[in-house]
Amino acid sequence: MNKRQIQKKKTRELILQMAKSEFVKKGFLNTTTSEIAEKAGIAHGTLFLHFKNKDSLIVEILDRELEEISSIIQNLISRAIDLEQLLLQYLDLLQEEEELFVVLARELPFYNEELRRKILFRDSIIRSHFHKAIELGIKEKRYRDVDVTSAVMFLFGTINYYLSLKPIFLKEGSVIKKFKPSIVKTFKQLLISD
Amino acid sequence: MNKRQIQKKKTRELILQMAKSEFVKKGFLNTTTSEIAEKAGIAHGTLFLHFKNKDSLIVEILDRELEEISSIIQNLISRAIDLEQLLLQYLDLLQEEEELFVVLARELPFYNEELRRKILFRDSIIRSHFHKAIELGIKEKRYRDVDVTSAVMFLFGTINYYLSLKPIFLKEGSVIKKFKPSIVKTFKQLLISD
DNA sequence: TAACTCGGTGACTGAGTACTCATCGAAGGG
DNA sequence: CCCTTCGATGAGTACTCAGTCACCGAGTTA
Repeated sequence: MNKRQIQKKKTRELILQMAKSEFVKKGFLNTTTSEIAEKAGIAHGTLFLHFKNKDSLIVEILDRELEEISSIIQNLISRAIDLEQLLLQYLDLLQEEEELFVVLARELPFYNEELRRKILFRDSIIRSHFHKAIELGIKEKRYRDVDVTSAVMFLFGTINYYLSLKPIFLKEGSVIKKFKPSIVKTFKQLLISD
Repeated sequence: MNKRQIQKKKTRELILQMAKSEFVKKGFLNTTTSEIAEKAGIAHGTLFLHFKNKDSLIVEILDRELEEISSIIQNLISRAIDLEQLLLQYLDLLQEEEELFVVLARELPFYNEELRRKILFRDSIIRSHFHKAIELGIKEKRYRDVDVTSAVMFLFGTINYYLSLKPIFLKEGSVIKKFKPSIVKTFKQLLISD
């Protein structure tokens, strides 16, 4: 790579980096392309040399993030731990990138078809692992005979709810951290008879 | 009232009516004041003679709606039916005004402090009734010894999730209607041991 | 009937925002 | 060393909105 190519790549990475940090802070919908350019210390127009439009910038950032998180989850699952451990570690993961997931939980319904589909596709993979783990538990008589799909919806719906309304549940800190014990406990109660 | 006053009131009601129908169709955030004016067959500026700004129009509409729904719920509760009946009837109510609740579920995190507080205040009243009903059930040994607050969050979180992502769960029709049986069944399973 | 009141009008303003393009100047190539 | 290439620039464009204001004319009052 010559100087030009190196500089071009550097600028592109800088945009992605600054865009992510702004998106996470203020949401995708409320971040302007000018702000990103300013934070990255480049001209507004430069952003559009590197990305066709604001949407494709969002798509690239989310693709990267979700790809990474997906692979971590795949790892967790392949280590064949039990459902409770899986849930705990999944919640740890959400907690680590909580700001991002808060934005996703809130804004997902407003994204365009393509972006929503991508996000929900990743989501559905994760969901399916929980689904299988619960099914297995039922087969082995460790869990009660619940409607698995519905149980998974309860779990993901509740987590999503806490994330999207985070500021209502606490002034500062992590919602996931705060409610992790009660989420895990209640979900276990749903699956296990006393 | 003379002709002027009558006409003024008529115009105001027309605005409220058209605004509600547009809001329910497209969401509060995505409805413009010009669209409302157009639908109501009045000039754009006229809207601002009747309402200080767009926000106060939203507040008035939601206040009316939530007031009505709250009172219906209060009625249900005062008739001291059991929790399952309460839940079923609550879901019926959501189903009747589903379009409105879909918009609320999606947009709530984006409303200003005042509006969010108002909506959540009404919500918390409803929630508290479920809370009490569950607590009573636990006391009377009809329900398992669950974390009541957490159980209520599971219920409301899940319902909210179905509402906010409605188009993902079905092409047309009512999400609440479709998932009512599984929501009720799974929530009962959480509370009752087999 | 003349003067006044006031609800309604709609062109206009100003703020915001995604995206463009003529131009620049440093890097690369012959 | 000069000409070309191309990443970067930032003023400018086009558009969307909420909200304003000078003016109008039907209704009310004296």
